[in-house]
Amino acid sequence: MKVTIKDVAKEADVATSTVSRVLSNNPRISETTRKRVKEAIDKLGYEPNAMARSLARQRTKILGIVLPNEAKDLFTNPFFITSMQGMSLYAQTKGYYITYAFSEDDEGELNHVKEITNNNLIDGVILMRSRQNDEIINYLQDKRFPFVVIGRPEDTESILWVDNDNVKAMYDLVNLLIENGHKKIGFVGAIEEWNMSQDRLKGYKDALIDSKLDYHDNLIVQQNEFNAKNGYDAAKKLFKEEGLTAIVTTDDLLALGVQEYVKDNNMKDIALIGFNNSQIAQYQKPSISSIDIMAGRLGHYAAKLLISKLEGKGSKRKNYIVDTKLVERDTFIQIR
Amino acid sequence: MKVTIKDVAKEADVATSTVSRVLSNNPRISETTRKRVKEAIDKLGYEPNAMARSLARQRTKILGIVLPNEAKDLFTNPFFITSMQGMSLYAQTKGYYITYAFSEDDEGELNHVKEITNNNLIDGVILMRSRQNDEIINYLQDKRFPFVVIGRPEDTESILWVDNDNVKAMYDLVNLLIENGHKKIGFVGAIEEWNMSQDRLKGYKDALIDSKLDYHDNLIVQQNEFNAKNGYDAAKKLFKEEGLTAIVTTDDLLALGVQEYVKDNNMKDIALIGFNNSQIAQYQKPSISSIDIMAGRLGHYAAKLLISKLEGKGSKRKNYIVDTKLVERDTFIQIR
DNA sequence: TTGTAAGCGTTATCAT
DNA sequence: ATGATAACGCTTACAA
Repeated sequence: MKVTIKDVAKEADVATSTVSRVLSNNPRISETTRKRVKEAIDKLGYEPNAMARSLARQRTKILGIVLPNEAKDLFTNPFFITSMQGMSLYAQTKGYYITYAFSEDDEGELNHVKEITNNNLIDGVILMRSRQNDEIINYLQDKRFPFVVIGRPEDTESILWVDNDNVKAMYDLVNLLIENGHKKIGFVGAIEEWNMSQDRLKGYKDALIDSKLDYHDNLIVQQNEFNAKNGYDAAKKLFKEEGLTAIVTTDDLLALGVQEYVKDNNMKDIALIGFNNSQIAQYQKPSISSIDIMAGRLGHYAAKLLISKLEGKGSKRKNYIVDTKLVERDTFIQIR
Repeated sequence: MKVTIKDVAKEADVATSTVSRVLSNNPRISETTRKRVKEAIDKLGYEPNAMARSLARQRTKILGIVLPNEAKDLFTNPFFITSMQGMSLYAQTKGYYITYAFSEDDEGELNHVKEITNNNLIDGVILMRSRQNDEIINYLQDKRFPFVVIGRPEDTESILWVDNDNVKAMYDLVNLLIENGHKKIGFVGAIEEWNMSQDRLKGYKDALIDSKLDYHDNLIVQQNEFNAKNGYDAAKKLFKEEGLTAIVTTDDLLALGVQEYVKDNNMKDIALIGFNNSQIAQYQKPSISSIDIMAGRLGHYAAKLLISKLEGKGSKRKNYIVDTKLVERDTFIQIR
């Protein structure tokens, strides 16, 4: 049979409440009994029952993460598993567990969230996506259930979130290219409606303007999806522009397509930078430079934000901005 | 305040035990009261408290999965997240939740397993790896704690496991190449000690022998790690052999390296097949054919096996073999 | 068929 | 500083 707090109490010849107190480091306990109890615990190999504890405390120390069901790249984009690791590592330091669940569709997803938030299984949820007018966000807000979202939500005030500074990421990148001698830089993005897309375009634009370089529509192509073909087609359009020496993209797949076009047309000295630092970029020849969005840190801070709220202590911080990192590879070309 | 079973009982004017019975579909309950209780449940929006239920039942319906901490390719190999999805989808159909945790090192990993198996948080564990003389496996066996492993363990008798038939996967592949006209086929593997490596080599060998084709050491290169450079070096050795028209590898990264060599030397009509169906293989030019190990199904059956054991019903099945699938791409060349 | 009440293993309140 | 004991919200004998 499992050893319970009663067994420990008996062994140490104290009441269960006393054992519970040493377990929670209650200060009002004498050194002698504390020691005696600890010995009993060690001797019996006692481990508190998580369920009983949760029931009594009315908190489970379990976080629920909901993975987006619609993400086509769930399996190929290391973002998800990497940020899951970031969450896990942080959560462990605070004694939290994490459950995850995939859903078949939006409805299943919402139902799952309803379930775990109503059956007291979890203390808070981590959303790995934010979209416009998100049903789940609305639901959680109505219910006043603690949650955090990775990605900037519409309502940035009352919600906990973590995200990259996409404006800055692209601004810095384009500036760096300019410093390296590039004067005409193309931009390839996809799905204009997304916050992320708009921010990255803004960063690009701001950098050009601040350097008093040409900024006009012929330098920009927006596609409807992140894939290689769209990258290829975009490159075809962009290179009609005379003197283009660099192209920035908002995803490695787009960059991949651009590279194919560059190769097909035997172009030289074209700088090319992708986003997300995926394995495909790394293993191309030449290898494609990319912006790492630091998924692990995003996960880390998401967990941190949520747990801080749950424990109701410390700063009332509502969000974290995680810095991106340029990974320079073969396609980071200096012109001069 | 949360609505509890008592509220429902009061609303339906019955005892809590009655509510509990309709919840668990106990047959000894009249249709009329069942209906009344269900109405009360709907009206109040009642959802049973998972913790209280677990405590009473002494089972949590939570599975714990332990990710290998040493896997370098954890983030780039879609295997992990894909099989996690397979588990999740199956587990949900049976009303189970899944927790996961990453560890910093072996010690942290073992400690985590000890923790969750001792604090009654989970009913069973899923191991995403098996290695020789595995501490965690030993621990779980000693403790008689239910678990399943993905990958064939040393002791295949007393342990639940799921795996591919690696002998068959490679045997079928090599046979197919032979049918397509290849007579001299090279093999590139890594980490010979692994069961997987040995099985795939055996499949290769058997196929050659069964077709009465040449099988000798010059056709085989074993490396110490799965990476592109090792693939490249292996190809350099293999192509000293006259008339080689195909190379099979045990990983896409090895295949990638082989392809680089093939390109560097302007070779034509070389069939090349990788393993794991990763994104890098798909996005090469030419795209590399690969064996998909069907990670989702591995996860699915792992969860199924474990849950069957936990519910103590149905077949006493101890393992599942999951079929692999060849994904033909550009590098699947027919000679005649 | 339904109700009563004793657990399940903790924590927390109230005494002492 | 420590001990009794009542929650926490459910399940499950045992009664009726």
